[in-house]
Amino acid sequence: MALSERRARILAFIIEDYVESAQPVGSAALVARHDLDLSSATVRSEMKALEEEGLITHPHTSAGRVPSNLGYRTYVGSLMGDRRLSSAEELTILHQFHQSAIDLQRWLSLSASVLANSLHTAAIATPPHMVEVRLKQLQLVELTEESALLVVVMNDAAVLQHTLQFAEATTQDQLTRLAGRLNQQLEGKTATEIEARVPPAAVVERQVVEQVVALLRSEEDAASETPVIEGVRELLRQPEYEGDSDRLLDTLEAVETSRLQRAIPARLLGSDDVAIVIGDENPAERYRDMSFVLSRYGPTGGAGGLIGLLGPTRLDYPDAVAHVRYVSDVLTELMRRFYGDAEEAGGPEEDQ
Amino acid sequence: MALSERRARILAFIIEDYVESAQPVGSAALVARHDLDLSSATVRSEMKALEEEGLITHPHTSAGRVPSNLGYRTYVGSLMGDRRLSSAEELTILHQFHQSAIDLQRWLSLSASVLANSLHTAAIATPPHMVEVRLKQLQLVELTEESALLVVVMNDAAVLQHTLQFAEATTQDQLTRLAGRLNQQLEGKTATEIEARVPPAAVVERQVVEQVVALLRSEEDAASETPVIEGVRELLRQPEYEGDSDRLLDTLEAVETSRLQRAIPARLLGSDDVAIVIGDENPAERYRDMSFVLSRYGPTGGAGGLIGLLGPTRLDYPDAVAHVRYVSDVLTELMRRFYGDAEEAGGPEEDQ
DNA sequence: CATTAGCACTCTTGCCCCGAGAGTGCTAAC
DNA sequence: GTTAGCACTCTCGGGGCAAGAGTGCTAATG
Repeated sequence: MALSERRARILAFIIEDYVESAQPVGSAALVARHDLDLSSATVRSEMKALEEEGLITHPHTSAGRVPSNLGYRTYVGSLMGDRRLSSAEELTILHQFHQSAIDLQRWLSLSASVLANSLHTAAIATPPHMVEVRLKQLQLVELTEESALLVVVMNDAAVLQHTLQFAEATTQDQLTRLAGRLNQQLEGKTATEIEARVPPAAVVERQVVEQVVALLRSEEDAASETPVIEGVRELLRQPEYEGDSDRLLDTLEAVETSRLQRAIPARLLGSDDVAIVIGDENPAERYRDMSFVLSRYGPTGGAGGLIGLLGPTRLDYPDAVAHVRYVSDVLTELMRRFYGDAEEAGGPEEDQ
Repeated sequence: MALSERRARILAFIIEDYVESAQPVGSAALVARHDLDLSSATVRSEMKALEEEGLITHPHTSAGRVPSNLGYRTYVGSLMGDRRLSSAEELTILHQFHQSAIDLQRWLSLSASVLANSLHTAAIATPPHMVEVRLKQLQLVELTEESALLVVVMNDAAVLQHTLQFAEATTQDQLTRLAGRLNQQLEGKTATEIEARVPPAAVVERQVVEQVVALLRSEEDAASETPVIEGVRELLRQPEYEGDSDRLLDTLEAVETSRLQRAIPARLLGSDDVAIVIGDENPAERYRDMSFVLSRYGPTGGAGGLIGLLGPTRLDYPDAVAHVRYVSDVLTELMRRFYGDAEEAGGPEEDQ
C-alpha cells in the first residue's frame, strides 16, 4: 500500500497541478512544469501504477490524469505539506474582524466571507450552540391589547422572539410585572428544569412559560438554526460547473437548502482539529461531488459552532485547512473575549 | 397609436403564447393555436405592422415574433384581462398562513414562497418599516463583567440587538436598574427626540443611549433591512437562462446582492395598487432584463413593506398581479389583526 | 380592397466528417 | 530501470450540408 517516495511525489504533483488548472494533467506537462529528472515515459508508467491503485483516473484514453477521491484522501492524509498563513495574511484577516461591530452574527458572516474569498468557493458558519441552553432573561412587550411580543435572551447570548396572543386583555404594566417575576423564578434554568416545575395557574403566565420552554428547546436543537453561507457564486463560477447549468443549479440547491447541517457528520463537532470530508465520504448523497473542510470554533466546553468551506473536490486542501484553522481560532478568541469563557452556568472560571 | 381591435388581439395572443412557450411565435402556429378566422398571411402582415410600431421583434429573419418591452407595456396597460384568483386558490394560500406561527418574519418568507411557487420565479418581501420609528422597550443583559447585550424593541415590533463593551465592570443588578430608568424616560421617543435631550453624564448610560439611537436610526433606514428572497432557483430554471451560465450567475448575483431595495423605484411605496416595472423601465442597469411586479403591504398609515415578484420580462402578468395583490392583502390583514392598526404612536384608532 | 395562396428567400440547427492536437501504452534499445 | 520512438485513441473545433421554420412579396380572388 505504501507508495514509493517517487510515486508519492508524482501523485502530489498531479493533484497540485490539477487543483490549479482544473485540466487533466499529462505526463509531459508534469515533467516540464516541475523540472523532473525523469522522462515523460517514466512518469507515464508511474501514472499507470497510480491508476491501478485507484489514486488517479482517466477521463478518456487520450486525456491526462485526474485525481480520484482516494487520491485526494491519501494526499491530505500524508502527502500535503503543512501550509501556514503568513503573518501578513493573518493580519489582513484580523484587521477585518477589528473593523467589524462586536456582534456574533457579523463575525460569522465575516468569517464565511473571508474563507469564501480566500479560497474562491462557498463557506458556511453555523451559529454557536450551547450544550446546555439556559434562560438568561425574558421581556414582554405589549403589541395590541391582546397580543404581546416575548423576547428571550439565553446564556449563549442568542435572542429569540415570539408573538403571543392572549384570550384576555392585558396592559404593559401587568406584562412588565409578570416578566419581572418570571425572571426571578426562571433565570439560569434549562427547558427541562422549567418544565419540571408546577405549571402556573394563570392562563397568561402559563402561555408565556410554555413559549419560553419552546424557544429554549429550539435553541437546543442545533439543526434548527440557519447557518450563514457566503460565496455560493464563487463556488458556482468554478470550472466544474461551466456550461453545465443543471449541475450548477443542483449544487445551488444543495448548498442553499440548509439541510446542510444534517449532512455534516456529527463526529466532527467532537474532534478538535480541522476535519476534511472528500466527495463520496459524505454520508449525504447530494454532496458526493463536493468536499468540506470544517472546524469547530468556540471555547472548549462553551458554546460552539461549525465553520468551514464547501468546495469542489478539486480544492486547495493545504490552503483551505490553513485558512479554516486560523479563522476558527480568531472566532474562538473573540467569543472568549466578548461573550465570556465557559458561561456562568458552569460556575466562574478560575484561570485568568 | 391606438391599435385596431384585431391587431391588439394578435399582440395579446403573441404575448400569451410566448409567455407560455418561451419560443418565438410564428404566424402559422398562432392561427392554429387560437382557431383564428384568418390566414397566416394576414397575420403576417399584421405582425409586420406591430413590428413597425415597436411592439414586437424578430430575433432573426426566419424566426417567429417576440414581444418587446413596449409590447409588454401596452399589454399590461390595456390589453390583458383582469385575472382574479379563484376561491380555491385563495383558500390554498390562506390555509398556509393559518398554519404558520404568528410571526412577521415567517409570514414574509411564506408570502415570498407562495408567490415564487405560484409563478415559478423569484419573489421578494421587505420587512415592514415605520415612517416614525419609536422606542418601545429596551433590555440589558450581562454577558461578561464588562460587556452586555442591549436588546431594543421598537414600535413596529422589530427587535434589534447589539453587544456593548464597557470600560468599567457592571453587575446585572445595575444594568436592570439602568434599563428600567431608561425605559421610563425614553419610551415612545424617536431617535431625534432622544438625541435632543441632555446627554447623560454617566459613561455607561451614555453608551447605552447612543446605541439605542443608532439602532433606531438603522431601523428608520428602510434600505438597511435585508429582504426575504425566495425562489431564486425557480427563476434561474427559466429557459431564458438555459445554457447561458454567465447570464445565470449575473442574475443570481443581481438578485441576491440585496441592493435590490435601491433598485425599486421609490414612488411605488406611495401608490396603492400593484406596480409593474418592465425591463428597461427599471432605473437600475442590472435589472434591465427583468420585470418586477410589486405591491405595498401593511395598513395604510402604519408600518408597511414591499412584496412582489422578480421575473424575466416574459412573465405571466395577469397571474402575477392577481397573486401579488392577494398575498399583499392577506399580509395587510394579518398585520392589522395581530400587530394593531396604526400604532399607539399615532393615538388609538376610532373605527371598530 | 382586404384577404389569401404560393413561392422564393433567409436564417438557424443539427449532423457528419475531417484534421489537428494531446496524451497514452507498448516495444525495443540503452 | 530508464528512455526514445511510434502507433493508436480520443477530443475538439470548423466547414459543409440538408432539413425546417418562418418571413415577405406578389399575384390572384371574392
